[in-house]
Amino acid sequence: MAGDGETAPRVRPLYRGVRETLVRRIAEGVWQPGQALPSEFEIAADLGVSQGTVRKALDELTAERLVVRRQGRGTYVARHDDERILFQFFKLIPDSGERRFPESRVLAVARRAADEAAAGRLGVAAGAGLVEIERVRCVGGTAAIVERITVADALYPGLAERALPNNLYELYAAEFGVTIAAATERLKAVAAGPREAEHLGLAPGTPLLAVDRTATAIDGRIAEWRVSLCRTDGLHYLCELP
Amino acid sequence: MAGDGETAPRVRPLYRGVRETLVRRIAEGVWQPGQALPSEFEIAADLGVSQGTVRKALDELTAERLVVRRQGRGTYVARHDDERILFQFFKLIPDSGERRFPESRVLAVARRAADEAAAGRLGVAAGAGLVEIERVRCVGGTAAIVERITVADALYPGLAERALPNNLYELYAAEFGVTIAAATERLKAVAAGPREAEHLGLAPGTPLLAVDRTATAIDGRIAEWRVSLCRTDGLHYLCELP
DNA sequence: CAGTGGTCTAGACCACATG
DNA sequence: ATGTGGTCTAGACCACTGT
Repeated sequence: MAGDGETAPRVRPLYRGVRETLVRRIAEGVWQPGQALPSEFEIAADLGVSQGTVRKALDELTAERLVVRRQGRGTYVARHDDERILFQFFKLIPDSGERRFPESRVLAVARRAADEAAAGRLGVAAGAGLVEIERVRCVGGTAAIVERITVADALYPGLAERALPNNLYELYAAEFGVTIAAATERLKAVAAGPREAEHLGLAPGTPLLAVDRTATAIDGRIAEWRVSLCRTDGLHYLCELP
Repeated sequence: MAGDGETAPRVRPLYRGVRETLVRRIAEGVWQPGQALPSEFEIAADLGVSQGTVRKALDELTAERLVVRRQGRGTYVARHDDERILFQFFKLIPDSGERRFPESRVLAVARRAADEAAAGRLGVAAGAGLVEIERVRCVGGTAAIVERITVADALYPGLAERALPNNLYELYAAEFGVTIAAATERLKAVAAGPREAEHLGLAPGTPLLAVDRTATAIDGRIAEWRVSLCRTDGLHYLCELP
């Protein structure tokens, strides 16, 4: 059943619509991170399509790391646990040895109004309220990263007054319903200024890797702007070109 | 803790075998880059599986960019034309403006025996014959990259005596049957030495982005080792985290 | 028009996890 | 035993491309 012929003109495949519906429900929190979605057949019956069409939509969501499927168990909304962050968003790896989740020490949290640069990066109006977080991160016991994180106040009300955990993306998802889905990083090599040099215990002028990231939530909004200055002695940034 | 790596499935899906067969035939040159594969039904009949199974295998090859499918036309072996190289393998982008394919000027071509470092990177025995290419690349008219390319002599017989085009991967594929399928890049920030500084017209000590790439052919062999030193004023390295 | 890939459906069976 | 996702098949129709 599920007549496919005489309905309205279909420019978009059916499974794309199913995918959008599922994404919307996840974004709205109908199914929370870590919870199971209904089975393929239940979703299919609910939406009036066949199970194969639901599977195709779920295959896409799996590829986008939005859900995790386990044979015999079910389909679960992906969580921003440390391991996922480590593999999807943290690309700075020790030259030899395992990836490790970096420790963080917050230097400062401040609220300010968006200037042109920040407004452009975050997709907000100039003058909008921002929160800026500065912190130092350690990999394997040595200070390796100095970073500044900038977010729109409106997305995370009260963030500036909170205690900030190591894994911010988990906080965004759990407390503010903002699920980071993807990011774009732009890298440059720069010379350490006196401030970075002091925090990292390096001579000023030492080459650092500057990573400029904008992160996007599953609803498409820009959810964070982050600039990280990283030492790369004993560490490197890993990028796979598939 | 530490979710252990999942072992290989006990039974290999049929479409995986179809995929391997197709990859093997492409690697052997049964179908040349740019040429069309047989239709899904022909492949299915040939291999004794259903068309849906062939489709699943071809979907994977499409995702890996090994083939290109065009509705109504057919399925084609992907070519290493400039555009594909530009988007898949060249990540250094002008800060504002279009991606452009860089011009190359070869500085030197030399043959030497593999030391420990090169042997480890290329997966050959120490002492094996190598070819080393050094060149300068220009993006938008200004010298931006100094790079050294190292390959095993055995894979590309006579390479050192050839004229070297801008797009080496196309040469590898067309003349030596080596199709680059993927690469891993490791990035560090380093200070320009006197040699790089001169070629790029910069002061020694200027921070440069060091990109250390190993490229893998579709048969899994390591096909190239390349170290590129890049200026990042007006340029940046773009990395999407999906 | 015929041939191609793209979508959608329906049903069967398998592998895995849980009770 | 039951329910889940994973694989495989078979067939139908649609959309696009070329002749």
